[in-house]
Amino acid sequence: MASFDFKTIEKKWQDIWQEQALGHVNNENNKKPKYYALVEFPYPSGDGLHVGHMRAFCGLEVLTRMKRLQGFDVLFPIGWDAFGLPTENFALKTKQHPRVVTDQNIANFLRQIKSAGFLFDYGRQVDTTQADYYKWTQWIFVQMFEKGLAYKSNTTVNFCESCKVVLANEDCQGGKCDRCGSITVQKEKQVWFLKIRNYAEKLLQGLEQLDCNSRIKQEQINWIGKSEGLQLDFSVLGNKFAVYTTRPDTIFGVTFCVLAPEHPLVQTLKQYASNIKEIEEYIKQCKLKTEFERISGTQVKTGVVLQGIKAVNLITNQQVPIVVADYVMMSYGTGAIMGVPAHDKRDWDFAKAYNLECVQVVDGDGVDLSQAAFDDIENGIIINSNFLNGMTVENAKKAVIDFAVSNNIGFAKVDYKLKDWAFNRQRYWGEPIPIVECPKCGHVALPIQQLPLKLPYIDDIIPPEDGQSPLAKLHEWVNTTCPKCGGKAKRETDTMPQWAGSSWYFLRYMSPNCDKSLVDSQAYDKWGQVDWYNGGMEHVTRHLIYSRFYNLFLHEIGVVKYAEPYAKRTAQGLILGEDGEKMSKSRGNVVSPDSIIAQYGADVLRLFVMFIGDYEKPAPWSSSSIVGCVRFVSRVYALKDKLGSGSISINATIAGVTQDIENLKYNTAISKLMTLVNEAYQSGITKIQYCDLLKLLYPFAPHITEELWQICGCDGQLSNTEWPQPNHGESISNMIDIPVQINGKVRGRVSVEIGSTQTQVRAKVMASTLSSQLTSIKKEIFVIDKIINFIV
RNA sequence: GCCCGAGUGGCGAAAUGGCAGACGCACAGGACUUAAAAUCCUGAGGAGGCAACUCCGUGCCGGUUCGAGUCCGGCCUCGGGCACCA
Repeated sequence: MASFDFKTIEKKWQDIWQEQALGHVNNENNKKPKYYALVEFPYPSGDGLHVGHMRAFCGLEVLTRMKRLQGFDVLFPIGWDAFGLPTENFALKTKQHPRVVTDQNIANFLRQIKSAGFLFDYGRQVDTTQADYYKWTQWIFVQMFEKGLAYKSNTTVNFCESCKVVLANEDCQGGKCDRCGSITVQKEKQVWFLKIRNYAEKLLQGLEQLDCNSRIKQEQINWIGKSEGLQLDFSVLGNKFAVYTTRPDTIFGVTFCVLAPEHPLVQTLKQYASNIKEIEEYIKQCKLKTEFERISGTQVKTGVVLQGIKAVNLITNQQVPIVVADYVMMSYGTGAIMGVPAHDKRDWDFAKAYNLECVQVVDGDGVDLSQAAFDDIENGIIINSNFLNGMTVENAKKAVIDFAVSNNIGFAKVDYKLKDWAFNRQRYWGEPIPIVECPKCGHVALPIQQLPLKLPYIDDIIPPEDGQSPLAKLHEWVNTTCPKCGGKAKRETDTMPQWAGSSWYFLRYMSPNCDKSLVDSQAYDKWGQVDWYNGGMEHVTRHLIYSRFYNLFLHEIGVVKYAEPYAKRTAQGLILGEDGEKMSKSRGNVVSPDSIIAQYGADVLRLFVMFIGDYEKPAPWSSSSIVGCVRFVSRVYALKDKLGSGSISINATIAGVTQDIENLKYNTAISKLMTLVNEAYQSGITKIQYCDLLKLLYPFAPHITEELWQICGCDGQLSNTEWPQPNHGESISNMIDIPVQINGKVRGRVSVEIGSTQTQVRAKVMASTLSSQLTSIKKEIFVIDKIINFIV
């Protein structure tokens, strides 16, 4: 299809770049300014890369190709996030060892990435499954353990019965397993947690430093879920229980209290209730429900009143009924709430269903208790509330908190939805947790001399039915000695979640072979923060939060200088299948880069994934539109025989393309180059201009531009030249066409000198044919170099 | 329910409040060719007119402005995130 042999050309330049180690950067050179560009390292699955990966990588590939020509010392690394369930499941299915599968997949990914001509620093590849890498993943865990940030606790956790693993909150959003999609259940288990919650506020504050779009910021803010309110005691039968509320101003509207079915106090209180059987039956029913049913069920509220028992509102001294209802979760707040049906939709639903009283305490415009009782009237005035009457909501909140504090029955509390990170998986293909359990000393971390704790190479990796890790079957490995007392002890047999290795990999790239520490301090001094991190939107509430948490911790213990790991974060849009649906094997709409490269070449693929649409928005693949890029490359190639004199200007293109690449506007950068080429066919192009064109196109289509640079007999190699500056060797036109409007509508245009005054432009207009329409001018609007508008 | 995005030709899409539809696909016409493909050139939002030109047009309804795809208010639709979070 193309007029040249792109296969030979692309192979030739890829070999040259590899031989020259063009993507290689060293830590010693400090003459040039540094630039650290990072793409999310891929999970090397058996399916290979799809064109979506290409788009994800290509954005920063284009940027870094430009940055190198601009004189930056560019770090642009790649690696492999290779532990995890998909590989393990694939290995089980095909009866291979995950190590073998992983190595095959990495080799295949590497082949694909190189065939696209990506200029990564291949000498810095990291692989999270290699012992010299996970040594430091384990080391970080040990540091957290020593600082009390890793703890084992017997709690209710999300569990996927199909994958046989405990899942973090982040891994089962919406009550479904992130890996297999089956509905998760709640199970009692011994689970390791990381206290990421301790960092909730820092994770929130750190977002202010992060340069990213509002969506990326907002999703993290929502996930952290900060709320400010009051934790307040109620009393019942000589006991106290605390509720958490963000609306203390509505305290006089409390008509009942709700305890979660799992609330420990329920076990005590039910003894005193006249309907103990009914309560026990209700709790039993709740346990049968899955988290999924509880959250997304019918939204019909169920519950049971503790008959004969009243709670005392310690602020109002009113007595209110207590109910047990599963619309209150044990896992948030205190597991107990005060019910204010007049000002909370859920309480309203429940009160209506159970005929509970409803008292309005905030007066607002148009409040209709029978219909919109649950509307929050944040700007209303407090009524029916004794000492709060007449206050604004804000003042009443403060007054109630003050009252609670001075009477020692409550305190202002900040709460977060973010939960501690459930950190172990009962599967083989992950980092072993470097902890032994000693009957005398309890949990003991392995000292650094014993790291890495290597993952035993075993053939039987089938997860046992008892919910244990396959490692539990290795008695020789499990039975060990306590590093502290030397007595008999057992190893922890669970492994870490896939997110562990990816939480700090950006640091390892700086000094991938350092065996003294996880990152060499001189290397860190050079590279510091990641300047620009691009990845998927789907990782914003997980990997991004996790890795920021890790970095905050490493900052705290003095390993890294910056609290925040990334200065700037962007997210590419998905490439959808040609049918407009998300690409997936089951839909059969996956496009492989291999076939596109074979048919059109890497340059065309790169151009097309950059041209397909707004980089941050999803775009459907189109097998017909790609020929536009094929033609474009061919036209650039054919132009080499048409060099001579020309009247085009390339200055605007140089400035525009440079700006567009820095602003994620790859599609318009390419369209500007296309426009320039079209003009060159019309008006001719000089060799100097053509060489600038090659430079501007080089980040997108490096192979063919290198070739053309050579064909044209230019000095050296294109990849070693400098990025073009506007105005060099070219006279700039000082004329500009500005539109002439009459009554706000464009009626013509005049050519004027840049910077012409209103008088000068008016004179031009009056000298044109438009003057006949301008007999009675009432008003004139003039914007320099932009427009002149006459109101007649 | 709450929080973000987004709605522009047949399609993918462009437009610091200043020529709407750049660029590309598909389409039509022409050149080249014995012919086709490829390539090159031209055309093209809709309606009307031989034409110069006129009117209408960026999801809907209002508003601000000399001027609105863009800003403001109110809706509708689609996509994404969170979610009995108290």
